[in-house]
Amino acid sequence: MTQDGSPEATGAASYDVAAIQDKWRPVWDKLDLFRADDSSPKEKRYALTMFPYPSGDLHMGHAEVMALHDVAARYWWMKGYEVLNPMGWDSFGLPAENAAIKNDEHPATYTYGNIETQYQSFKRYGTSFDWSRRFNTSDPEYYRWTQWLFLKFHEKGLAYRKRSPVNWCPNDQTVLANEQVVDGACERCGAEVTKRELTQWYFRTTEYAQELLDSLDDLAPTWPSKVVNAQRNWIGRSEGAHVSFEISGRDEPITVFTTRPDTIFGTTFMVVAVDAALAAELVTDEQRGAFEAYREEIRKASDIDRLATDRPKTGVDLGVVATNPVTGAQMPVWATDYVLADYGTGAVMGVPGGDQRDWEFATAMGLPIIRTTQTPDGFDGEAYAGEGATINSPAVGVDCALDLNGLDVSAAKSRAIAFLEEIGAGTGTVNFRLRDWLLSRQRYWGAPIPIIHCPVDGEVPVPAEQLPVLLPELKGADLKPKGTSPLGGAAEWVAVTCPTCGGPAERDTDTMDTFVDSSWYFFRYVSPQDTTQAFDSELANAWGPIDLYVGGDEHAVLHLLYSRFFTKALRDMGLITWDEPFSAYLSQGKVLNEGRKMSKSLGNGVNLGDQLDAFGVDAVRLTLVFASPPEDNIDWADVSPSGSLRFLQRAWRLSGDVESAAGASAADGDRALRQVTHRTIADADELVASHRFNVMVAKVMELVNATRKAIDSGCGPADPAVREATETVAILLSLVAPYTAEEMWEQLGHQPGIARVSWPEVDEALLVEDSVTAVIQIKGKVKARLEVAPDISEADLEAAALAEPSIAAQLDGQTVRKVIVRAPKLVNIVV
RNA sequence: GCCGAAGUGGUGGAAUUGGCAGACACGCAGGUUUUAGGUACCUGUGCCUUCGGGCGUGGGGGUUCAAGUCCCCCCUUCGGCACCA
Repeated sequence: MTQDGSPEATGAASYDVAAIQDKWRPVWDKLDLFRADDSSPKEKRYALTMFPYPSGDLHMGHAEVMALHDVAARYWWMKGYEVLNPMGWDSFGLPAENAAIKNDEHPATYTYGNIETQYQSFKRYGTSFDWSRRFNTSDPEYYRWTQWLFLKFHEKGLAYRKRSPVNWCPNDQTVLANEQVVDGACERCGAEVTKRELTQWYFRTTEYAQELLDSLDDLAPTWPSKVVNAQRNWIGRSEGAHVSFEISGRDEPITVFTTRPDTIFGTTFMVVAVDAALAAELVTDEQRGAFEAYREEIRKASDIDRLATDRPKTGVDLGVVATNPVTGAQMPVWATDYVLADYGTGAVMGVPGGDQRDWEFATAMGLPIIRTTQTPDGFDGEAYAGEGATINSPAVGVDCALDLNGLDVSAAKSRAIAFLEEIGAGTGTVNFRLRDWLLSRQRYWGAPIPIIHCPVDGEVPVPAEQLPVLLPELKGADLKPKGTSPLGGAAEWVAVTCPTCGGPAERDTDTMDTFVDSSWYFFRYVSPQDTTQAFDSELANAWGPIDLYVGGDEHAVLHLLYSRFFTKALRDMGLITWDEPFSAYLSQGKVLNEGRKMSKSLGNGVNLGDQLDAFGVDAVRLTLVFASPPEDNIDWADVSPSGSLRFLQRAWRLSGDVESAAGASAADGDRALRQVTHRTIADADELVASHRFNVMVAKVMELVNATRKAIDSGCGPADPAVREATETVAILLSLVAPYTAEEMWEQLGHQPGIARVSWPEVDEALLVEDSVTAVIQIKGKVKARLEVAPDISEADLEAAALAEPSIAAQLDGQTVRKVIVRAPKLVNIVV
């Protein structure tokens, strides 16, 4: 880029980006600057950024997250912490498998090839990872422990198998967890998800629903509100009651869940989800034909259709009669598709006066409507679900042991629950939207579920000493999705002897969701080579929890929720002492191009390698860090890597201009420049600590500008303050632009390894300004400025302000009513 | 519908406890160099102006000596959830 010699105009040696990168990369490798020492007496910090999936090379998104994360990690080293900043690969998953089918090879070929490519790119990118701790989740030494953890969960009853309707992706030919279905479509490939009734493995995430929700309050100050909010919505806690209704011709009552037990007097019918087993069980013989026809019709409708909220309400009378436990009123029981089989109990009490859906259903079916909450003046039509006095509970003239009339909604709720509990017809309860995590997958490239199915002994865990259960060697066409796991095709692999009875048995042929792999990888980094355990608990407690986790918020309710669940479960198994995995979470925005997500189909992709070739690593990193606050999106069309490069060259030029000797004391140097330098150090410290990296860069730019001015038209290049300022620039810049900083550091006469020098000390005396600009306002408008001593008294400042000629002139003929003085910065004169 | 976040120049964005709005950049304009060129350097750049000044942080009100910042109402955009009872 400088072969035509542009910087020669300045008379300095050239700033050759490529040469600088080539020069320092091998030096850094040799110096091994970022190896975390378990036994260091220093305070420990654990910095983590989401490990990549090895599909192709690193892209702009990776570049951004790594640049941001690296600022924080390098800062901690400089601040004197012992830092664990590991990296590895989330290397099980579908893209490798699909590539293997296409190219008739083993998924490992694609996976490990891409890992090597990405590793080389990481090295080029100059990130401060401790590569000695590197591992891949598809390594048998890793998935051995994924399997071991599964068995621990199984032992504790947190992993179980059940038959249930599940989400099925017809394209990927596997089941999906609830979290992997977005708007009725597969989160990975976008295909419309259908339902299947299958027996699958689940993790009991609901066991921790309340705690997962509660600890969000502790995370709220250090996590983005966006993510906290998304998790709260996902867990979806609602308070209410279970209420039991006796059913004609049936011994067992039906229990419904409601958040409005106060509206029990308004119940005029009951509805059961048409696809729930309960509906088929209840229906009378006379109604069975109509019911089955209706159920068939609903089954044909896709989930996407069912999601539409403006569908007309439909249903079939099941022919049985339910009895209101409070009033004794008899009511019909209907089957409908507007009630969800897998939420609550799959049955609902129909209160058309208080619930809009019930209102629509009652209107469509000609069922009676009773209001139980006083509606506001002017309210008409529709159900009313707002606040108001309870009415018709019971109706005028009716005698009932429970009387809610006149109570407000919340008082009526507690009263109703207390009464239901008293008569044994209900209990106050909490219901969650969160479902258990379906972890089985019918695909090859994942960790096999370490269970053996024995006709005699049932589900038998693979004994720990037989782990890992290695994947059978399959490739190409053997991996083609066929609706059941490809592992089932490896007959020799499937057939085993039962560990308990020694008889013939079969291996479980499903693999685990790859989110299982990534739910515990941050534990493994503390002892990645340990062959005796998943991780060393003592080291995990020493390093963890993670002090800062940087990643994208596409994982707001996937990886982040699963990892939180794992952490709590492992804590309860006594393997760690912490409650939450990520003390602070920084969610980085996306890199867009021209307002849109980069994608092949839009043809607007920006290739990271091309950008690095054109502008160099430092300029690309600087651009990404400076463009916006970390959590905001960056539009590559709005930013200027060439501007970043220009700035880096300006900064670099300073180190060539410095004329004082290395080690020269700055004490007698130019005071004005020293003040800027020390102010910058103090500001940068605070800004990095609070993740305002873009502003930190701006402050360094200001210091560069001030230093340039000092050299050209101020104290001159020989003043030691110029050296101090330039060394400060190099150190602060090393957080973002390590190559340029290292080059400057060498030019300044220091040994390589700027990344490990200490954060500069701030001389507090230099933070005190020599003079302050006081603003003089009349009625809140700025009218004049005055240079004053920082310790000026209020009286002196007021006198000086009133004596200021331009102020005196404007006050002429006006009555001064009040003077507000905030020494030394402000005087406001009210006239 | 419910929950949450955010609206500041032509653009990205600063302004942490109410106290100089627009730092730092990008872009643009003009200029510099024994002048091709720029990814070099310098200067200017919120809007209006009768050159006194006036206006200005999505809109409208309010509190205050003083509001981008606090309070109320509204609008818009983005994110999460959504026939969740």
